Amino acid sequence: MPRPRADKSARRAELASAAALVFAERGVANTAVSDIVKAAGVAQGTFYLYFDSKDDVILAVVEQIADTMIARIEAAVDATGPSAAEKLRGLSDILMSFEEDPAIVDLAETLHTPHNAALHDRLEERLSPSLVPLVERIVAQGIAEGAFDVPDAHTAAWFVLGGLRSAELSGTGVGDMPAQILAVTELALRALGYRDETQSR
Amino acid sequence: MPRPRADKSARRAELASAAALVFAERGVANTAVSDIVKAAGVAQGTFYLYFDSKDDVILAVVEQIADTMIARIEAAVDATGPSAAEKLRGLSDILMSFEEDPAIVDLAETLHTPHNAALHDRLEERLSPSLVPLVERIVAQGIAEGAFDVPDAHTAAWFVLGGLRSAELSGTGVGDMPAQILAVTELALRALGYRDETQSR
Amino acid sequence: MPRPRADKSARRAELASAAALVFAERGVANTAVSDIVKAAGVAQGTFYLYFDSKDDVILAVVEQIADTMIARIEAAVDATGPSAAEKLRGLSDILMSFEEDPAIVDLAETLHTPHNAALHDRLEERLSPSLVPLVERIVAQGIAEGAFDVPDAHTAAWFVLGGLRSAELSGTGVGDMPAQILAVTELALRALGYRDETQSR
Amino acid sequence: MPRPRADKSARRAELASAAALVFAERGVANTAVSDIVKAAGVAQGTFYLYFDSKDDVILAVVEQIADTMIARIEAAVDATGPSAAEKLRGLSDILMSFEEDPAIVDLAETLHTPHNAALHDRLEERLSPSLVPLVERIVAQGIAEGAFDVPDAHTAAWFVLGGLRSAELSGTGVGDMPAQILAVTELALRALGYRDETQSR
DNA sequence: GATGAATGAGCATTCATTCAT
DNA sequence: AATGAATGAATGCTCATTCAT
Repeated sequence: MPRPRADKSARRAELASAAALVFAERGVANTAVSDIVKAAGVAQGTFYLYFDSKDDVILAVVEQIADTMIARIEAAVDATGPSAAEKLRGLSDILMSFEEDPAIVDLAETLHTPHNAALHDRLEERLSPSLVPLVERIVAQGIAEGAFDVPDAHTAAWFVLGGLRSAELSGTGVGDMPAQILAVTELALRALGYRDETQSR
Repeated sequence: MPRPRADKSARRAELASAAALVFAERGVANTAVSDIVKAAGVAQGTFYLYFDSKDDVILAVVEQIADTMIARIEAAVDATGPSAAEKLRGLSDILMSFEEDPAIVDLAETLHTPHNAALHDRLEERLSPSLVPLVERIVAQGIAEGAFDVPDAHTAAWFVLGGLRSAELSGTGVGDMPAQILAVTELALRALGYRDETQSR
Repeated sequence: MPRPRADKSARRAELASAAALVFAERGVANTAVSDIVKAAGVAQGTFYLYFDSKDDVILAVVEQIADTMIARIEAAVDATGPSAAEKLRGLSDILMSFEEDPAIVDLAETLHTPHNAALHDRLEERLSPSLVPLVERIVAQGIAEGAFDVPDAHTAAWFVLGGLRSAELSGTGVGDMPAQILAVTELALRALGYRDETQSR
Repeated sequence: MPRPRADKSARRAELASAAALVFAERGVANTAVSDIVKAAGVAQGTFYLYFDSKDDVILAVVEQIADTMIARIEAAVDATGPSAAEKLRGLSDILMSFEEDPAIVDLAETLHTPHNAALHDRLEERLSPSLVPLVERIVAQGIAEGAFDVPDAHTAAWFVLGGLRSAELSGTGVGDMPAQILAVTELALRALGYRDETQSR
């Protein structure tokens, strides 16, 4: 009853996706490898053909999500045309709304439940090193444009990112998210010493 | 060899402290109840006299730490005399340096290792709801003093807190912490629309 | 449903005995820890209260058997009265007949089946270091009595022991054991240069 | 990448040799079929084209070694010219020194480590039935020559063989092997009632 | 013949929890 | 209150074997 399948990395991705789903439902710690293989419809042994261990699949799931997020943000940051301020606004949009990509939403929704803390934390760890340089680039652009004014772009990037991200948790409900985002982004711009040319005159 | 002890809650606290130590050393997930009782010098069964489950002790540890932190910060915030800006500076000092309380330092040091992510996350969850109102109070005071200027104190509190906390992780090494703190605090003040009366004139 | 039991080492011995029985039946490699605990009537976890691992219980079983054998042989060798030749004859008796101790017989019978090779080998390893000195003592006594004549007692002990033991396997059936033993012992005595005072005259 | 090869039995031998090497390194029990095929450079399925099971290859390895040993000894025993005593001396030489055939030496070296006990034991089992008749032939020749004197050649053969073999393990180090061999062989000759015609007169 | 992906039963070990003493 | 022996379900992982290609 073996069913040979597609190329190795595609299969690995399939399994990781199945794992992501189960992780979202039951939490990482409460998910047994047997749960994952059941969800993926493969035998227990097959799992170990593609992952060295349970930890390995956790990492793979995190990478899968992080890569998607980073790719999207990178595209926004690297766009030519928008000003630094506009890009920052775009960034916070992306950061706080993953509601479009159905592949991630399942996880994102449950990422904040207590029992998924581990996954959430690993995601942050993976994300930050990639995100900070992106924000730094925005800050640098802003400085070049004369719109931002900070002594140290690196520290500023950390601060702004942290602030933006903490807004994830601040909203009381879900409905007032957009307003929240706007407010937070304006705070971030202020921290960066933003001086809107059109308004300040 | 039963060793009759002090009142129930004192014993509970003792056990929680022992647990905190072991958690710091081995990580929460890798710590068995048997490790905790060994460290505490009591029998396995005794543990369940004071805690309903392993999860229960995790919560207790988190509470213990959080309570200590909050108490200290509360004292700083409630002081009369210092201006809002000064209090904010004091807050970031406290937030980033736990090096004085030896009871916490062990944990704090290892809280950022990957395998303690769970504990760290729970601590954040517990801390934020308590911390945000405190920061809000500072912001409110600042507004009253005419030094701060933000439309929504609550959102501002979240943002500032998030930014401050993300600085925990930003520093390259350990030595440049003080400078880091200063820089970040100034960014926070800027986000709050800080206008230093003495300097701005 | 816990049933507290006798002192620790007694319990350990009980479990080892149960293990010995199952090992004899199914072979060491084909015996799962679950088989042992089933035979012993305890829970799986209980096993690990008394043994560190499956290997640990194998060793314990071997030790249990070896200790019994060695004790019996030691008693025979240390007896005062019998001549060296008589002791050697007694030794081969003991070596080849364990049919009296019902605790061992079960194992001894099946120790030579192919799938118990591992256990048999470990037993030999454990036995030889203890047995050789005993035989050496007999040889030394014989030399002192003027009945034996060998250049090196140590080598002679090894040789005689090896020869005696290989007779375990030589017999065609079981019935002719006694004759076999006699014949082999006489060969051993010859190898030791035995000179029977009464007969040689 | 199919690699068409020579006739079936040659391929089988190749695989068995590869297995022998891995067995020597990791021990039989710790060797997976996957280890063998990796070492042989073939696919997992190919293994089952030449062996029915893992046990089958173990047997094949043992046979391969045993056959080599027996062939060599047989040649020595069947030689015409040497006396029985000389042949016995030759036998013990061969038994204790496999250092010339590099194909076997790897295994022989590690055959005595605890985790290769299983293989060692199976080898003995396979060897003894073939070896005993050979030794019996030597003994018979010796009796015919009037040099040996034993009532039962069969039993004597077992005894001598057992004694010789136990010397494998007796030597303290490695350097004194030759002397060891000599001493043991003389003991064997004595057991056989050897009467050197040239010396005894 | 050869391949190697897939299988899934099997296993050693851990550990939170209970409860008779 | 305190003990710690006993529990047994749960889990991550291995590996001999099969079979579609």
